[in-house]
Amino acid sequence: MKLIFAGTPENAALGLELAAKHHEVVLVITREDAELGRKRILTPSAVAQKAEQLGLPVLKANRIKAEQIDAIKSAGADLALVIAYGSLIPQPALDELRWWNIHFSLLPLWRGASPLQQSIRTGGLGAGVTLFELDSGMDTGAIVAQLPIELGENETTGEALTRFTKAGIELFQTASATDIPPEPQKGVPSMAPKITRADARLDLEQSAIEVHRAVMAFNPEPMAWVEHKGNPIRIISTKSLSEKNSAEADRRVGKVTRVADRVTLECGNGSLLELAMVQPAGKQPMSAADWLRGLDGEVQLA
RNA sequence: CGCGGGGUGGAGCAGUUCGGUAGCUCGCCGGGCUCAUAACCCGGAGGUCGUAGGUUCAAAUCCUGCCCCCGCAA
Repeated sequence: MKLIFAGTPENAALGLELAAKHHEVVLVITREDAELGRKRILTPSAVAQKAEQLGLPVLKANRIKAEQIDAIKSAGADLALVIAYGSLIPQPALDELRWWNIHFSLLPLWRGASPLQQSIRTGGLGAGVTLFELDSGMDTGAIVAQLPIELGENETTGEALTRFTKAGIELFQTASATDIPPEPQKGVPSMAPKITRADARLDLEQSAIEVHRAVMAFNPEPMAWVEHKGNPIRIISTKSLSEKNSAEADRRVGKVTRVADRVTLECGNGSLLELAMVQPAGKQPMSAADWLRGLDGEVQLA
């Protein structure tokens, strides 16, 4: 069918690529180029780049207004598919044709910008993809299809997002070939607000498993971090351990210890978390063992 | 010119303030000890100190230009 595709980040670009294999994409909508990095280089979104690579027409807009609606109208699409576009589609645009959205949780759980991150943080609650019909609300539309997905024990948001996107497109393929009427969302909704850098600061008082989930959830964006001697240090990956610091008198949250070739971080209640990869401010990512090697004395994170 | 950190054997770092023989913790190679080991002992290889120039008797260190990496912010 003739498809309008709207999306912005990396995984949406993957979605576009997959969708374009089966459908004629008549228009790609994505956010405007944004300044990126220290040098503030104006960079097209991942979706814009993919669209260009595929030779598809691109409409860059941060909001859908009258002008964009004209373009949408003249594209003559049968359906619009949205994956992480970055802003709500207003009612006048919704009136023009059917809009489907791929959302990375089992709605109505985790409505909002960070559904997958929330699923990971909660140990898998609401993990899955939902294909639903957009309405004017925030992820409130009627459900076309839904698929629960298991999360890997050490799976990061970035990794899962790729998997979930593929699953979402498959769901879309199946659903678009059949004609099942959408059903209103049922159950108690919950919100998944956008994650800030402040949110990504780890609370080491939490148990190791909770900290571990946060590390995975915040990877790759905005990346979990703590402080070491007043400077931020990113915690890129960890492994959850079942062991505890048995010496209760010796317990101190945030203490980093090297045991053989394992680097452990003490979290709440003496629970231990193995540090795998870290990245001190100003440095390249490195293994926790390497990081520790260059330091002397006791290492304390906060 | 948004703020800041950094580039030193394969890895992570110290040394730069106050120029004077290249250091630490590991890794690697060889040998030893051990039932064994992530332990210990002995020996060894490996570095144009990002790069170009300048100052100096002498530069990782001081001065200037350039390249590269990264954190914050956006």
